[in-house]
Amino acid sequence: MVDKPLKMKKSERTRAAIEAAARRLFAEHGYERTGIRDIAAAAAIDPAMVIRYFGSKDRLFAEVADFDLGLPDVASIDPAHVGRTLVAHFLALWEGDSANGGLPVLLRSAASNEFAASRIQQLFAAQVLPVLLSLGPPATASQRAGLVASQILGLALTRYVLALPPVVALDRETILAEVGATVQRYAIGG
Amino acid sequence: MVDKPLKMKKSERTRAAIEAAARRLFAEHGYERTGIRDIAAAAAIDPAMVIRYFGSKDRLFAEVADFDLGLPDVASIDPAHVGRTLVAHFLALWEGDSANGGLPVLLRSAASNEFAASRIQQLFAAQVLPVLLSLGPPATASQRAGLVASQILGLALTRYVLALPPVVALDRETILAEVGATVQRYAIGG
DNA sequence: TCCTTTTGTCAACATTTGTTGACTTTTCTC
DNA sequence: GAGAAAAGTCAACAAATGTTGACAAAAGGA
Repeated sequence: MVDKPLKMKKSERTRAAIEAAARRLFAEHGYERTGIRDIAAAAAIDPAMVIRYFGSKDRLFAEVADFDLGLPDVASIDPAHVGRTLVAHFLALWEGDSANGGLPVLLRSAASNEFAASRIQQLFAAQVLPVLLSLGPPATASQRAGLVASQILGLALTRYVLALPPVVALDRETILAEVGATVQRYAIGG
Repeated sequence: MVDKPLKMKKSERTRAAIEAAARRLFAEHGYERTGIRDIAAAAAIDPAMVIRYFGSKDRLFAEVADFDLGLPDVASIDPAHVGRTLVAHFLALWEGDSANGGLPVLLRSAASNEFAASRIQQLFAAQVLPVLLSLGPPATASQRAGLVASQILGLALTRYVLALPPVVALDRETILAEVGATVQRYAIGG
C-alpha cells in the first residue's frame, strides 16, 4: 500500500460512479428531490456506500458543487467581444456533458438551497468580477458584474432549468448575437 | 345559508390566514422545504385544518400560484418605452407585499417543481407574448418573448431569490435604465 | 333549549428520509 | 493458503413527511 497501483482501484471506480450519478440526479431534480437511495440505485450500489464514501448527503453535494468556471484569462480576451466570448463560454459550460457539469447542479438547487446559492455568489465574485474589473471603471465593476449575472443566469435558468420553449428554441448563433450584445454592454459599462 | 353574511365568516378568515402563511413560506423556502406543519404553525392553527381547507399540499400550492401578472394593456403602452414599462411592472410585482406575491412563490419553486415551471411558462406565453406581438414582426414574437423572459426572470432570480449582493445593491433607476434598455431591444427585435 | 352545521383538536397512520452498525464477501499481502 | 484490510450487503433506527378519522367545542337557526 506504499505505492498506488497504476490501474484505478475498485474503490475509486465506485466513488466516481456515485459522483457521476449524483451529478446527473442533482442537476435533473435538485437537491431536495434527489434521495440517497436514488443516487445509489443509479450507481447500482448500496445506499450505505454513498454515506461511507462521502460522509453525508450534504458533503456529497458540496463535492459535486465544487468546480471551476474556467473562464479564459483576462488578458487573452478581446475587449470588443467580451460579451460574445463570455456567453459562448457559459453555453459550453452548460451543454458540455463533462465532469464539469456542476453549474446545472448549482442552479437547479440554488433557489431552495442556501449553500448552492452562496456558491453561485462566490463563483461570480471570484471569477467573473475580475474579468470585468479591467474592462471599465473599477468603481462600477460590481454593478456591471451584477447586470451580467442577471442576464447570464437568466439565460441558464430559462433555457436549461425551466426549459421555456421559446428560449430552448433559440439557436446558438442568435444567442451569441443577442445575449452577447447585452452582456457586452453590461460588461463595458454605460 | 341562502345569503352570504356581510361580515367575513370565521372560516374565511382562517382560510385567508393559511393562504397568507403559505404564500410567505413558499416564497421564502420553496415548495419542498415548506411543510404543512410549518404553514399551520405560522397561521397559528392545526395542521389538519390546512388539509381540510385545501385538500392537499399540492392544491394549496396551486391556489397560491394562481394569479395574474396584470400587465398594462397593449394599446396603452408607448412602444418607445416598452422595456422600461415592463421592467417597472415586474419590479412592482416582486416588491409589492400585496396578495399578488405569487411570482416569488413560483420562481422559488420552479427549479425543482414541474408544476411551478409550467405555470411560469403559461404566464409568459399567455400574458407577455401578446404584448410583444404587435411590437415587431409577428413571426419573431416567440423568439423575442424568450429573450425578454431570460432577462426579466434572470433579474428576478439574482435579485430576489439568490439575492446576489451586486444585484441587490442596484438601485431602482439603474435597473430601469439598464435592464429596461435590454428588454426594449429584445422586445422590438433586432 | 334542542339540534344541526360548522370549526377546531388530537392522536395516529403509512411512507420516506438520512444515517448507522453489525455482518459477510472480496481483495490483496505475506 | 492464512490473515488482514478493504469493499459491499442487510436490516434497522429515529425523525419528518403528508394525510386521515374519530371526537370535542362553538355557532347558528328552529
